[in-house]
Amino acid sequence: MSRAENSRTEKAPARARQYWLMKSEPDEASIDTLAKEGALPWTGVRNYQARNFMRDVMRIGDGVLFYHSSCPEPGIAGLAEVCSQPYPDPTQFDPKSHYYDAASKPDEPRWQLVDVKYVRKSALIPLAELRAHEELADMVVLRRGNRLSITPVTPAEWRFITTRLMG
DNA sequence: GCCAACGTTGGC
DNA sequence: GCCAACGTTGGC
Repeated sequence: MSRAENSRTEKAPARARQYWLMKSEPDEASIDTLAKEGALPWTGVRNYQARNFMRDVMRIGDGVLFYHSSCPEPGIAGLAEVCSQPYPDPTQFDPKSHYYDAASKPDEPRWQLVDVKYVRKSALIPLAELRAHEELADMVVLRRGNRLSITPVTPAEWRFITTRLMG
């Protein structure tokens, strides 16, 4: 098949890869947990904006900065990748789960998640270092008062972090 | 443990 | 729809 033919018959290209920063408390799931498991369902998100990112915007193959939060050394600990379509978070229906949501009905689940797979661990990039780089001044996660556990990352921010701040 | 900042809830 | 009260996040 010629190059031109091939380009005509290819299905419409998926949208360009997008990038995210996802916070996890290492006590619950660290980059080492992810490395060991290979992939994890991103359970426990109970914020509508973060849910909407997973449910409506994320695509398989999107890049993820894996961030350790609420711990002695907050910062980016490695890279991961979105590896599933969105589906209902099972913990919302489990009365024993910390994330149980009695108001969510199985036929109309309120919380959706994606699976995230391990790519690689990096030397920790501390929050203070992220703040020190002019190139990252507009990162959503660094905005004053930000509490969102999932935030978009621009291609330029991704490139800077993965090529300049990671080995 | 403190506390700023923010999201959610619920009375009105 | 307003908004005060409350709960949570998350760095320090």
